[in-house]
Amino acid sequence: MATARSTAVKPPRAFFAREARAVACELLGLHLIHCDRGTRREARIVETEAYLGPEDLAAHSAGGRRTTRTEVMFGPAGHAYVYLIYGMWNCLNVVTAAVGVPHAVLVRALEPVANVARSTWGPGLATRAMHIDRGLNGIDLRGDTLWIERPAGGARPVRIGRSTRIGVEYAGSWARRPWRYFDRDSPYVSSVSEATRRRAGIAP
DNA sequence: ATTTGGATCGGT
DNA sequence: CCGATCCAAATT
Repeated sequence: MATARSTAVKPPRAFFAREARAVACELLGLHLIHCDRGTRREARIVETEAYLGPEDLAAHSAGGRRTTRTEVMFGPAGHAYVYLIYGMWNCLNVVTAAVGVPHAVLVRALEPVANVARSTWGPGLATRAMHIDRGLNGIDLRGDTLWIERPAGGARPVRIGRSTRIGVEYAGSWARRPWRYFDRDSPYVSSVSEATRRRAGIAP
């Protein structure tokens, strides 16, 4: 009998039920798949950011703010938190940590694998390319509509780069935490303007 | 009931 | 830097 090639596997719930920075690092290189009315869209995660409410003032759950929008962040890990930003962009997060601990990981950039029309340059375009919107808020990422898996054959090793998070200057000292993680070798990592880069203190 | 401003993006 | 575009949250 031929040796079985390793097949794709969905990480167990315990993978997600950890502190957000650990999950943010280890999501790099895993694949995101969306079965959208018969079309299977697949992309590799190459950039993430960790949000650690309630302490983290950059998180929507800062101060334990529990609202209609943030409710899913307080729920079980491995579910999707999708919200609309600036009236036109959807952002996808992976809920992490224990129930009641509102951590999440923002998926900031993806590398197309299958049925993804174009390169993606940031969290808003990533969801657009994957046809992900608020209708998927709260969905289980271990289900069969939108999920995360370790690709067949295993994810190749990732050289992880890190920087401060983008667009959270309002968060004071929390904005300086280096909780943005990316694949140093991927050309799909979101480009950041010089001005933003300087504001966020990101090395060129 | 009304106001505010945002975990973005692309064009100037 | 600026405008697009709209909703949830905060404020009155």
